[in-house]
Amino acid sequence: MKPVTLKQIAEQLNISITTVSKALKGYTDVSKKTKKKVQKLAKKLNYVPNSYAVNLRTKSSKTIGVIVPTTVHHFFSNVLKGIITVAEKKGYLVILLQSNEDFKLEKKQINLLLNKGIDGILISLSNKTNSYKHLEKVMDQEIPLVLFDKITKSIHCSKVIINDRKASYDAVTYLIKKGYKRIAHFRGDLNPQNSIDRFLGYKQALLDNNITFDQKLVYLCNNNKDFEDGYNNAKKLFEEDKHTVDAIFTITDVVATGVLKYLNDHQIKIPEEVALFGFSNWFMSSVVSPSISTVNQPAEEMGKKAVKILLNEIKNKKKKIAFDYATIVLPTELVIRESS
Amino acid sequence: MKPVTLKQIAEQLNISITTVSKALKGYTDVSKKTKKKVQKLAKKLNYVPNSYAVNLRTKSSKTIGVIVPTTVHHFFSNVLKGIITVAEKKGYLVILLQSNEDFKLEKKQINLLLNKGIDGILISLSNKTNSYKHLEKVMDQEIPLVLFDKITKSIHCSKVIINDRKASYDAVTYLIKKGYKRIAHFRGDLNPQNSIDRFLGYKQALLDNNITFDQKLVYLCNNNKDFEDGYNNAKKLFEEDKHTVDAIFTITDVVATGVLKYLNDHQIKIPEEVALFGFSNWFMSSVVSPSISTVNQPAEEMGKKAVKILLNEIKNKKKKIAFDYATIVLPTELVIRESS
DNA sequence: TATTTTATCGAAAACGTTTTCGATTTACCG
DNA sequence: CGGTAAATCGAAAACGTTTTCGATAAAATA
Repeated sequence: MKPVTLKQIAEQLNISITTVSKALKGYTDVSKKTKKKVQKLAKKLNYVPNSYAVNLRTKSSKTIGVIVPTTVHHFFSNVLKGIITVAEKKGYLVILLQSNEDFKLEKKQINLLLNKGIDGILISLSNKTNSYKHLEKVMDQEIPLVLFDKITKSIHCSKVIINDRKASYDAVTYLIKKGYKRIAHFRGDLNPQNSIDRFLGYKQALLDNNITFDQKLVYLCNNNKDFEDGYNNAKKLFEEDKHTVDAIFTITDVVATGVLKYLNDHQIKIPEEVALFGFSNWFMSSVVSPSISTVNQPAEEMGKKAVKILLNEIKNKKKKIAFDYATIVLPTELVIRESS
Repeated sequence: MKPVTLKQIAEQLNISITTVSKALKGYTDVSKKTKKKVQKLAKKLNYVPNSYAVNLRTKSSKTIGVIVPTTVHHFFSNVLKGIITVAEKKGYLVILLQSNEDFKLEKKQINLLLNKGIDGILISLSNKTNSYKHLEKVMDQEIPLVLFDKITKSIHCSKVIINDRKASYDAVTYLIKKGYKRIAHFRGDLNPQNSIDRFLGYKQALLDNNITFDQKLVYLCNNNKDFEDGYNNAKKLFEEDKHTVDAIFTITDVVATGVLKYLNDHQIKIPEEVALFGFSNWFMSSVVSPSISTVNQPAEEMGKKAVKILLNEIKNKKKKIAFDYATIVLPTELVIRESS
């Protein structure tokens, strides 16, 4: 039982394929009568256009590619949700790939997508990405590209981000105003712009409040296991630093949760002995004891915005309308809870 | 800068398109010399086959569709990870859709995928799915279909599941052996087979141990917000039941975490006053205080297995080899922690 | 009636690939 | 040297659609 084609409809009605095609697509040079006839038969025979043929003819597939470092993460899950929802609503399907924080894999996946003939690409870079040739290739082929969250400034294209530096600055400033003086930072990997920015925001907040920055209070989380990174760094910190620290600001809520686990396990009181501040507003951070202060980062919104921009660029490109690249900065806010 | 085509290579070398195509695909009726020539030029010109044309010609797209109730869930994230990893390794890309536990949307998405011309479909049904015409349609069109986790028995196709009933039975039996006698169950939605099976396992375990089943101890979680369901049901339970219950077995770790929150908030000691048993082995359940006993459910493995079966069916179908539908039951095990 | 306008249709090319099948050439063997 | 076998190539059809452009017929205008 093969799918019905235009040809079969044409033959049954004794008209040309051309007319059938036009009738179904609402061309004006087909009489109302034949239009009706065609539409009726098409419906009866359950005609659906062959996408492969349509793609070939129109040189577009109504499909976009998305690459994220990992799908197993509350933040990216939520971004993804936003992306898929909006894309589907606008008639696009989403091909999903995960780079696993692997730069080589990311490059390969970009090529996969390019070869597949997707209409646009949405990507959040891996932590290990330190060259951008693969993205330039996308731009060279004039495939619309939008970066989100983990971006690079070195590629001229649209981006959707938050102001990590400011958010981080605000969080640390809040801690300082609350009276905390010796604030550690559990930072993210060295490459990603947002990890850098959050670190810089932290540093700036210290400086602006006359607290000398101490590199020894900065711990690195780069094992792709946020929770354990948090736990282990907390352990290291308290063994090395002998409890002089009075607050910890982490790159991520999951890291913060790891810290919390260590503190709870060792009966270190939060926030009396040590305050804790996370980042992302993962729902669990509102639920653990004590609940963790954090920065709300609009994940789903970010996905929605990114895909909207992308689809818009795809549309403009098809219509050959010139357009500028946008950099959207989504608002964040502090969410203060028991841990600070 | 248009992409290079076979035609252009053919013209530059003064040979036919046919020969170029064959040379690149390793046909034996092309001389070594011309093969080399063609491959060299193809590489130089950066030739990549036009997928749209290949799809049309070969009637396959090397793409599979995946529908999950939601992407924002540790279990499905992990299944997805498994699916994408294996699919990519075998040269397939994955189109992802989420039904949002909405039956209507699920039906629409099945049609979307069918019309798009994917080579196969992987689906975990929504909680609201109570008719299977849309799946029959897939089977009628002879598109390989594999159900996983949230399945239905009424469609004759391959499935990848766990033995929910047995896993649940084992968990509850364990609680009973430990001396717990009045065990509540926070069950999942009424439709899904696995929610039913876990409930039945619970019931059976009680009966087999001469504990009379009490419908009043069964609470429903069906608001798509597991954590809150857990919290609220715990609240209801303790207000209605006045602390006669000594253990709670929940459909999900997230629900269990909600219960835990309530118990901790109200200084109800776990497991001294009430034991707690979850399901799924979410990493957080090992990390909260007290850590929660649970059933380990191999999510990533399930994704991998499901896609392997699907790709195999796709291959067999193409080669017109007959095959049987498989129902794979993945092993689970109890993970005993502090909460019981 | 002659001419122009409008409405309606279809032939054909194009998208880029794959594959069948026949043609031609070369090598081989007796 | 005649004949068969093997090696090498390409013409052409096919996949199913979209769209341009010209053709025809009907209606409108003068």
